[in-house]
Order: sequence, then structure tokens, then C-alpha cells
Amino acid sequence: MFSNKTEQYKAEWQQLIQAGMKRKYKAGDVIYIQGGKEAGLVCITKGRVKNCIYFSNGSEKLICILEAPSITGETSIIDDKGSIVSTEALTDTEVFVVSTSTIKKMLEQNPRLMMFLLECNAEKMRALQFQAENIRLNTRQKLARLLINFQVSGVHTKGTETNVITMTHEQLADFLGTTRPKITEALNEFEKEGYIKKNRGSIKILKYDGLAAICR
DNA sequence: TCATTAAGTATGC
DNA sequence: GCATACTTAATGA
Repeated sequence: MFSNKTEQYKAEWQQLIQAGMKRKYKAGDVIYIQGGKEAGLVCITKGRVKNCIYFSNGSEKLICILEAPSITGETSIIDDKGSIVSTEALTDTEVFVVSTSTIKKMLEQNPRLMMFLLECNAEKMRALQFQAENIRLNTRQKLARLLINFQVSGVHTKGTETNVITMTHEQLADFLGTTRPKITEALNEFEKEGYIKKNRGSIKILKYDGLAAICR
């Protein structure tokens, strides 16, 4: 995912880190809040982060999960409006924040850096598109679809195994707009049918075609 | 071994 | 039938 991009755009990635201000966060810390304008470009160098929208009733919609190396906050750089999501550290996290004015000057001088930002943004657009397609499905189908396609649906983890998704039931519930017991129930069914293997905090996918049949 | 957090389950709206 | 709250289990300090 983004790790490929930072590989491809190695020089640009270094440039961003050098221009940024180092900050550290503990798991659960809020890095920036939805609507804020002062965030700048956040370059995640260590750890794992979630982007989400909070509702007044306390529930939340998870938009994506990002794992270092990755960037977030690029949308408000582009249009000068408030950030569209809140970003919160899921693990201990290290970031380099490049201020909006600095990143804008850098972008004017470096088309490759611009492309890097656009590519990251495009990837997130595709993830949102993928999530939008879920709207007509029930929880069981949404979950099956997410498990098969989690890499392109907003869960940008660089896990060594491509068939292991490291998310809790609660995170999956926030992602799909349902509640944790519903996810537990559906996952138990999937496991019983032999499609997945559950572990605390992660899920291993065993039969892709079985899951694919559910959401067809 | 204890504290923290994820997962499982029961109950009440 | 679903969400909340309570219980149990697992993990890491």
C-alpha cells in the first residue's frame, strides 16, 4: 500500500520528514480533530492510526486505518478547508507534521511530491468508493466483502501475511456501521463454516471463495 | 499475578 | 431484534 509508495517516492518521503516537526503519541491520543484547519500534513513514521468521524451519540464511523509509513491530512492541504476526519493513534505513534504553508511551497517546486500526495489521496478515494458500494448489503455480506478486500477498502496495514487482518471486532463494527456483538456473531458463523480462523485482535482468512459467495 | 482490553453472552427496551 | 451492559478470557507488564 503506502509502503510501496514511500519506496517509490523515497526522496520525497525523506524531504517531508526533514521538513516536518517530530511528535509522539500514545495509543488512544487524538492527533487532530475533524474540522480543524491547523493540522498540516501528518507523515506517520511509526505506529498505527485510525481516521474516523465521531457522532454526537458517541458512536463513530471508521473511515480508514493507516500504518506507517503513511500520510494523512492531505485533503485539507489541498482545499484549505477543515480536515474531513479525526485522526487517533491506535498504537504508540511517531509522526512528522509539515505545516500547510511549508508543504504548499514544497509542492510548487516539486511535481513528484505533488504526485505522491495525489496518489495517496486517490487510494483513499478508491477505498471510500469501495465502502459506498457496501450500502445495499447486510452485515454478513459487508463483513465478508471487507475481509476479502480489506487492503483496498481503507485498512492500510503492512502485515507480513496478506490473508491476516489485524482488527478488533469493535473496529470492524465501527467500519461497517454496526455493533460489536453483530460482528462477533457473524465471525463465529464464518469460522464454523471454515472460511476464517479467529484470534484475539486478528482474523486469518482461509477460504476466499467461500466468503466471496456470501456477498454475491 | 494483576491490570487492561478484547470477546462472549444475557437482558431489557 | 438490536444495543447495552455485564461477564469471562486473554495478553502484556
